[in-house]
Order: sequence, then C-alpha cells, then structure tokens
Amino acid sequence: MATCNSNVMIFHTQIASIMEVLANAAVAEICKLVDDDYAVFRLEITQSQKENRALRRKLQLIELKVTRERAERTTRERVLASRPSSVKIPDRYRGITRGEGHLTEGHRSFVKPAGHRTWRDDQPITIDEGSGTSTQRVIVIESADAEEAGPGGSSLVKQERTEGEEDPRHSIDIQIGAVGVAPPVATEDFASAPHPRAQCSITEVSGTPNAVLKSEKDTETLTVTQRFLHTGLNQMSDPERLELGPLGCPSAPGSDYLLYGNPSLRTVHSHGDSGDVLETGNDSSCSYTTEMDPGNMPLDLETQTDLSRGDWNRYSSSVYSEGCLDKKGEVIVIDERTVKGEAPLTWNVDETHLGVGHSQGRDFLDYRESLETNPNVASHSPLHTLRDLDTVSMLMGPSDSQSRDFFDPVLNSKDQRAKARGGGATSGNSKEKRFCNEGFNCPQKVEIHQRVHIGVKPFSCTQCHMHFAEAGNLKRHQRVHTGEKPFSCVQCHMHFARTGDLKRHQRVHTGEKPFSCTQCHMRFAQAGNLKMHLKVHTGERPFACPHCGKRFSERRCLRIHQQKKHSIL
DNA sequence: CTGGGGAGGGGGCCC
DNA sequence: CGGGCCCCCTCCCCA
Repeated sequence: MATCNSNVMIFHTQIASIMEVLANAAVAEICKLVDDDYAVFRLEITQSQKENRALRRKLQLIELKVTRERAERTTRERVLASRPSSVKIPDRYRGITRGEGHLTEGHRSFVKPAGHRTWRDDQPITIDEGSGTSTQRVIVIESADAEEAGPGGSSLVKQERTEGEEDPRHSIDIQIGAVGVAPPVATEDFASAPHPRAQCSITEVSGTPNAVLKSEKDTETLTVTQRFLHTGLNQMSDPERLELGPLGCPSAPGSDYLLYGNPSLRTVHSHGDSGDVLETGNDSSCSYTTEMDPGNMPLDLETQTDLSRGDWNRYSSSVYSEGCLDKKGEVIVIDERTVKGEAPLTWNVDETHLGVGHSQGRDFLDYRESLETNPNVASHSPLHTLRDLDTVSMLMGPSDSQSRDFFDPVLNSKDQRAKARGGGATSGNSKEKRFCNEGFNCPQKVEIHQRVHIGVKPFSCTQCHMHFAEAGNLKRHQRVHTGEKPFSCVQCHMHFARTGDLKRHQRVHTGEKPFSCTQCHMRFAQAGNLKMHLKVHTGERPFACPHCGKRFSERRCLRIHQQKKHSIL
C-alpha cells in the first residue's frame, strides 16, 4: 500500500514537472510570438510615422507655396490695379471656324503651358489634315516641382511621331523667358506694356506639317482671334469635328449634329513667319486629352504665366472670381462649361453646396452661385487630384492599357456605380462623382464618361440651343422637333417618342404601381409621383412666395398662386 | 383656390 | 447606338 502511494506521489511529481516544462515552453512560445508581432507592429508604426512625417513636410511645403503665391498674387493685383484696364485679354475662350481666314482644317494643334503638369500626356492626338492623319504621343516629362526648374526651367517634350517626318518646327518648347523679351500678348495695348513675367512656354504638339507655333504676342494672331471672337458661338459648330480621332468615335451621321465645341478650349496662334495659324484646343480628336487640362483653358496673360508655373489654383480663382462668367459672347459657353462642368468638380468635396435635385436649371443656379461665392472653387480641380494621386498615371495615354488602371478597380463594380448614381433624390448629386472611379475598358468610353464630369457637350442641336454630351441624346432630343413618335401603345394607340415612355404609359393599362409609400401604403405608377406624395407626410413646403411668404409644397402651386394673386406670369 | 394624384415630355447617364 | 433607368418638370384633372 505504502509502495503504491509512493508510486502515485512519484507519478504526480513527474506529471507536475512535465506540466511545468510544458507551461514554460508555452510561455516561451507565446513570448516569442508576442515579440515577433511586436516587432512587426513596431515596424509598421515606424513606417507610419515616417509617412506621417513625409506628409507633414509636404503639407508644410504646400502651405508655404500657397502663402507665397498668395502674396505674389496680391502684389500683382496691386500692380494691375495701377495699370490701365486695356491689358485685359479678350481672346480667351475663343474658337475659330475652320477654313475662315488663314485657318484651314489642317492647322490644328494643342498648346499647353509648360510647367503645368495636368496635361494628359502621352495621349495620341490625331490631327485631321485632310490628306491623312498624324498621330503623336506627347510625353511631357517635368520635374516634380515646377519651381525647382527655376525661371528658365522647361518641360521636356518627347514626341513619338507615328507618321510623317520630323518637322523641325515640331517638338518646340518655346521659352520666352529671357528678361526683356516681350511677353505673349493678346492686345496691342498689352504688347506695348512690358510684363514682369515674360516666361511663356508653349509646346506645339501638332502633327500637322504646316502647323507652327509662336508666342502669342503676334498681333496678326490677335487680329485673327479677335475676328473669331466676334463670329459668335454658332461658328464653333463644325460637323467634321465630330471625328473623334484616336478614340475611334465615329463621326456623327448627318449634318444635323453640330459639335458644340468649347471655345474656351480653343486658342488661335499664328506663326510670325508663315502666317500659319494653329488652332488649339477642342478638336474632338483631342477632347479626351485636353478637356480636363487647365493648361488648355483660356488664359489671360497673368493666369497663363501663372499656369506656366503650375499655379492652377490662382488661375481658376481668377477665372471664377473676375467676372469672366458673365461676359457675353464667348463666355456664354464658359458658363456652360464651368457651371455644368468643371466647377462642380469641387462639390464632391463639399456636397452641401448642391441641392437635392439636379435639374438643369437648378444645377445652373446652384453651381453658379457657388462659383460666384467661392473664388477657390476650382482649387480642387480633378486634375490636381489626379496629378497628386498618380503622376505616372497621368502620363499614360488612353490607348495604354495601364491607363485603365488609373480608375480604381476596387470601385469598378456595379455596387459602387450604383452608389455613385445614388438612389432616389440623392442621385441628384450625380455631379458629386465627377471625379469618380468609373471603370471603363475602352478609352472611348472614358472620353464619353469624362464629358459627364467636365460638362463638355459637343453635340449641338441645329434647331434649338440644346447641347448634349452624347450623340444618342441629341438624336433622341431631335424627336422633339421632328415629332417622331415611333412607339405606339397597342391598347390606346397613343404614341411615344421613346420606349421608356411607352413602357411607363402601359402601367396605365396594367394598373401596375410599383412605387409604394412607406407611410400610407399608397402606390404610384411613377417614382416622381411618389416623391411628390411624400411631401404630404413630411409637410415639406419648400416653395415660398416672395411676395406674401406663403409656402407651397410644389412649385406649380406657387406659380399658380403667383399668377393669380400677384399677377406674375 | 389649393392640394394632390395621374401621366406625359424630356434630359442625364450607364449598359 | 439603341435600350433602359432615373429623375425632374409640367400639365391635367379632381376633390
């Protein structure tokens, strides 16, 4: 018995020792794991701290830059204030009609202020020369910071000509940076006025052999451009510009489609020697490339000089704050562009600027109001964002497969698109996604989609003032004028211009009411009617009479009220 | 006169 | 490029 007990004791002792060993081993293992994880964690923390420091440094640099540029702008504004007003540059936002004056269809080019890094580089640009097509890739290699290049710094422009021989006049990177050299000017008055900033880098990227490049000081150019300034908007229309060149966009069928070219994207340059004239900008063959390019935006000398130094914020600020929007004539289009296009890009930062709805009229007012009150509206230009996000991507041409990677594949899903489109009333903020990450597997689609963001509407109705971003929409619209209603209801023989209208109409016969109110379970055949109905529950009366203050739930009620009570038509 | 539902017109946008 | 959906606007009608 005693022996048995001693054996049990020994056994227990051994078990205890084994347990202790195992426990120690486990502890050691745990400690090792903790140490490893801790090391990894420390490493990650260190990396994060490094990134934070780098970002902080960048932020400081940016702040310094902004402060300095603001001071410069203030100084320049003072100088300008003391100058005669005749230096205003009228040839902004100016388009030309092909074949008019010195302008021939072969003379198309693109001008980009050097030092401005928002050019969509390395994109094939097709120049329709009548006799053929010349496609080039333009790669602008610039320093990370334009200022580092110094006052004489320039961009390296690499051209890859795919057709034709190298023209010595191509690959020009004109520097008018020498002190004392007259700056590019657009008016004779200005030509005689020395400009403190003489640097102007113009890159001629046209493949047109006849295309030449010159500084903008040539008064002959001014004559031409001024003439076009007065030619009116309609002369911007040119069906042949519907040829979308490298994007493969076909020409719009028929002459009913007028390209509503954005004059703001067009500039006319003439060569001092040959008198040849460049037409820059909004050739639809390059719209993919240039429409988002602030460098292609109309510039006065001040802003152009600024832009050549990469000062896009100042440029945008000046554009939006100096009353350019309200100018008649050429600037009407800019209204369209800025109001419906670029400016709202900013609002994806602060969507509170936007109303719920996105009807055309309200958008116009909302955006315009914000434009007028927010001089820095374009400081969040998508180009900046793009550039800041991925400079390398910006250098990718549209035909480059890598350019597709520019769009975040993570967001390239139906869910994300649905999110971007929103639902119900919130989708009215569709302009929030102006800088979205829609995924496209075709540059052409990218180009078309970008019109959504930019607000470019190249397709103009010949019978009214309407402009459209897509040819199909124009075609659809033209049924308004033709009265064509090819879709008829078999039950009541009503006719409709669109299948969707017919489909919606047929709910009258089927009694289908897919839209139900969650408050009272009323059902509606149209979503809009449900939305209107919801105001009954919310008591929403957003429409107030400015004369008596009475509020209405619907605009139509307000309008009727004003007509009858205040005799306002 | 006003509120509210029904329904068509038409633009924006994406597939 | 057509189809389709979403959305807003507007008119009509009726209570």
